[in-house]
Amino acid sequence: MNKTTLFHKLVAFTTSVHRVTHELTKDAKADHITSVQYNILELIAVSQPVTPSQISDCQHLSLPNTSRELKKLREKNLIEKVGDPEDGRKQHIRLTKEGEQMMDKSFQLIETRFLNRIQNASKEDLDEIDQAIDILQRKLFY
Amino acid sequence: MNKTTLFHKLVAFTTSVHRVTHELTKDAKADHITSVQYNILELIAVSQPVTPSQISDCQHLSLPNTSRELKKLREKNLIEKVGDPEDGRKQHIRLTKEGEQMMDKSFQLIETRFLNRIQNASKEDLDEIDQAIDILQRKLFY
DNA sequence: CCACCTACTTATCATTTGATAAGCAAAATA
DNA sequence: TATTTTGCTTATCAAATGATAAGTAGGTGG
Repeated sequence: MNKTTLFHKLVAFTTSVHRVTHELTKDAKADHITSVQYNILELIAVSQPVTPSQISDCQHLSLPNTSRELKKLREKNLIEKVGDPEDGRKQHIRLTKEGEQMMDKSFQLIETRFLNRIQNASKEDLDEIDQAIDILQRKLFY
Repeated sequence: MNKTTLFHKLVAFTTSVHRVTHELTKDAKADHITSVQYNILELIAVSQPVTPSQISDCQHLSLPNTSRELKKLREKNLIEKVGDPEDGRKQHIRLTKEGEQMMDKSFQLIETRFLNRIQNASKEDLDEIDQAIDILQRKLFY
């Protein structure tokens, strides 16, 4: 296996992943939030509670801009902010009930589309997919 | 293999793919072009020649906005436009010499980072990665 | 030939996003 | 205790992006 050949394969592969991700997630976000806001909500949903700094790091967004978007999300009642009792500078962000519901709805739509995509896969196919993901996760996308 | 479990795994996986893609490609684009423009150039580089309509479809960009960005890229001498001899409405877009050079430079940087990432992988690892990509490409990200 | 459709362009406007400066309070450090 | 650093916020400006209307020229089918 030539490494440069593998690289070209990787390029094609990541392109496919991006394309399929887009197909699965398109229109999954409510109209009243922007893409950046949706990405932030996704991050919070998966790993709440998070601090603005963590969001800033993960989303490659400056802290001022992160702060601005979080403020907008708070005004929409999708997230809430709790001060850290140990460190008065830190803030912990989590979804509100309303935010949870909104994200649940999005995730469900995405999952439905995913299930639809693999509906014809056999049990063996699913096992293969599962193992392939493990390998790539461990050896390439760590 | 439970399908919902697999779905959660896929979510984590695509997140990793996006993160690593970002690591490999960050700052790969020249400063004087925007991300949207870079993505367009990448598409052209990989599948030239392409028509504005094709670019519009693949990049999920309206035709007017595609046209605007292509105009900017033409003004920067990175792409050129050739009319279709059979259908006077169509345009074929390809990279100029300068555009090719720019994209080559980007791709080389990305490849270097990729090689660096897999430098410790054994021959067996590479074969496994190769096969795993094939499986996912065929059964999930088609 | 005429109406309609396709491929693309130009123009314009609102919104989103990115970048930067300045400020504040809490915590760490000297 | 004075100074610096950290975590976050507010404000402001420029640039990028998205959406839409309107126009041109070439093609297609009646």
